[in-house]
Amino acid sequence: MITMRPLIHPSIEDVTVEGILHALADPVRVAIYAELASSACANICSNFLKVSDRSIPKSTLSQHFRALREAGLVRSERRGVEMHNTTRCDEIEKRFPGLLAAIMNAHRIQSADCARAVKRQQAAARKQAG
Amino acid sequence: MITMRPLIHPSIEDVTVEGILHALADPVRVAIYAELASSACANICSNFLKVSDRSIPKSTLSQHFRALREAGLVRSERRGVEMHNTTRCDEIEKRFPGLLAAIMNAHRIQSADCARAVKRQQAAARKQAG
DNA sequence: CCCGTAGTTCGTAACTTATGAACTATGGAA
DNA sequence: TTCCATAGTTCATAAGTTACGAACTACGGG
Repeated sequence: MITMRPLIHPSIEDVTVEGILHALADPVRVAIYAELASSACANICSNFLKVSDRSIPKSTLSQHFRALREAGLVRSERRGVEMHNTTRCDEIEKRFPGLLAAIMNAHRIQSADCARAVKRQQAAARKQAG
Repeated sequence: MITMRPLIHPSIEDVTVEGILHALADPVRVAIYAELASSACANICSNFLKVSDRSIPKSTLSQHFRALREAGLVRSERRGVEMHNTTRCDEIEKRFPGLLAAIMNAHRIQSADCARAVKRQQAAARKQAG
């Protein structure tokens, strides 16, 4: 019987910029991180089996959470059968002031741009059709 | 005879946060980017055959420049036999305000921390030896 | 004690990255 | 011109990373 290895949470001094950037360079992971950061409450993994209309296999999801955890971005805690995840944004803000805010802000800008582009496309399609 | 493909520079609207984070998640690439950003003048690739005391094979270096270019972070221009590289930080600053500044700042903080750690280690080693 | 739910691990297939060898491109000297 | 040197690129492949299904662990509740 193979026992499960304990969850790894780097101490804040061991958190690296490269690690953070790499973790947040993945669209699924930023989406998860953004959701965790925006909802004040802790959030369980299985809430993310669907992310931006795409369904994620749970083994993949588990790896994504591991990546976020080991980059130092989230803290995961077992509570019964579930895992409660919270961001470590306060700690990271102390170590790298403004970093996460700038990244999340850039993401909001990009999503807004993208939404606009989709609307434009839809309008063009309607015009062509009608 | 296989002709060389032209250099690809995405237009600023096509630059993505993921792309930027991915490009800057690599230690060699941030080091290059930081150097390009700090020196006001354009800089040729072969200046970076050594990066933070590590020597980089030139094929690898070429790929790193391609990654920076295609992420929209730098603009490369052939001048005779050399390639002149400049950052596109003004454009990116307009699209994603504060993003690059925060990332580069975080990097400076991390490097400073690292330098301190090395000094501490050296001091400890001297103490043990003497 | 067994079952169901929530996550993890493992094996493997698919993708990415690093690098040496061979190439292109350009400028200058003979 | 032709040849050479220098600066980068491309290509093949080896090494590393990521995705995901199947089988597992862990916990809580009948």
